[in-house]
Amino acid sequence: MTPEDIHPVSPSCADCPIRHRAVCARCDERELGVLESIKYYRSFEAGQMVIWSGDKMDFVASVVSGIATLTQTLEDGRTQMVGLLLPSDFVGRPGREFAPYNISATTDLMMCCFRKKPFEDLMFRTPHIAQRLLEMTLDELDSAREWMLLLGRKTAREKLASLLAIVARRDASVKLRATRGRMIFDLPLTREAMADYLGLTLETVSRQISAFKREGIIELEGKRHVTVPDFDRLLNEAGDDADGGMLS
Amino acid sequence: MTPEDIHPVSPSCADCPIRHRAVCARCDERELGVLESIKYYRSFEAGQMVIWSGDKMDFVASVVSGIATLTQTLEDGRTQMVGLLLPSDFVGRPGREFAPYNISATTDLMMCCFRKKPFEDLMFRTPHIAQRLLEMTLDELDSAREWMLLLGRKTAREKLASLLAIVARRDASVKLRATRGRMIFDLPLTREAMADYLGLTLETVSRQISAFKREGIIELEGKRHVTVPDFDRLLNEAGDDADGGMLS
DNA sequence: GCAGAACCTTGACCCAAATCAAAGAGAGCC
DNA sequence: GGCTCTCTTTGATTTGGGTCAAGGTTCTGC
Repeated sequence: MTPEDIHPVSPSCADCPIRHRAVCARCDERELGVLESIKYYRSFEAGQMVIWSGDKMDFVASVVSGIATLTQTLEDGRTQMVGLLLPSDFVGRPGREFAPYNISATTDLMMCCFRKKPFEDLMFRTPHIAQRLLEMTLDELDSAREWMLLLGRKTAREKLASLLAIVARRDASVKLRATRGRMIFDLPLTREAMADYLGLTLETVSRQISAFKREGIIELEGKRHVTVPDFDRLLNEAGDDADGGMLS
Repeated sequence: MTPEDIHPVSPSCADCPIRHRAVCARCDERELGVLESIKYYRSFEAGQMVIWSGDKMDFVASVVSGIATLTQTLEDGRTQMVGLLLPSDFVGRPGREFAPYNISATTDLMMCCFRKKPFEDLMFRTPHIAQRLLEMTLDELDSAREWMLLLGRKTAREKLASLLAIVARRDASVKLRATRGRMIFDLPLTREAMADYLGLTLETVSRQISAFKREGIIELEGKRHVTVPDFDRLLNEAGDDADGGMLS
């Protein structure tokens, strides 16, 4: 995935961390100049830690390529994923000095970072950027709360179906989406990472995937390449009424 | 609880929905005047719905007294609480037209509301208000994610201990807090509401409370009045390392 | 092409919490 | 005082998903 795919609207703002046309389009030359001057790239290998919970975090960033996860752990090692960052997602918290969760790369990862202090200064001077950040944070809050419903009340089967639906919606290549409900994509997570996201064990994840395969709800090629022949049927298994957006 | 308890710093700003001294103190006369001109009070009886998920929500508000909850439901009726609003908590989403969850009063409830459109206008013109809103939203996001850890990975016992700890921290009357780890408070929720918050059934909640009582971790007078003789001992049961802030 | 390491699947068994059921405890009301 | 309604407790039973264990698949590096 290239920067153009991520920021389709405004090539002059290809690395703008505020991933939204309304804002990119509204950034003036001076603002873009500031962003340009404070940005730098960092890449990570699969499995590498981007930052530990509690560490000082002096940047905000957009994911350019690869997958990152946010996780929290209990001291005995039980871990719960609390966020999944796909390309074009934003991470970082203006006004916060320390990272509140572990951020790690689950695949090779490229991030476009911006130094936090000057970014905050720009934000504080630039109302539409602050507004956009508020909106993004509200989106994340909605997702987190929808995930609370999943964690607290859904069965293992429903959890799996929900996760597959989210990944499909985010990842399925556009051309294949057109074909009447058929979706093809690669799972970006190991069984263990899925389990940590869903509040299950990896064995249960594996069993549910096998069940979906057995029932023809999904087709698997290798361990990661998934075909969903009928997306509506998958959605039916997810348990929530109607659409239920859930991104990020 | 009086407005003075809620907004201890700035009596002239007693109804400011941005519950933070730094912001109240920074509101100038004109801003306070705007807030004053767009505010109104609404009261609800215990059990009453404040707003249904999906309905148009044309106000933002502070809880003045009583308890409100945010809940989400699956279409078969399983429900999950995703937020608990105690006095001084803020609810509402600048920039969003529709309520994303059910908001209901679990006790008699008084809210101080502000019409949304003029509130947004004020926010867009007033950088420190937008910043404060962003900060509050980030706090809520952190709480939501901490709750995800609870829902996904904690045992029933740990869940109950965590909930008691949160309510104790928020509600325990200040004088009693001084007494070496001893805390006294009233549970603001029915067993069923606790269950919805914790992703459990009400029977399990009841059993865990009985267990804590039997072991002397809490003392109960009636069904709601709780004494925690040793707060650290309760915290030990909650499973999370060290402090783990978790508010609203 | 082989060895080792990750990662994944499947089976057998178990247990924490759900479900089903019944009875107790208050609170409000006549 | 007794009646009803809601909330809560407790017991008996069931079950979904966890745990433990044993192999199976890929992938990587040599």
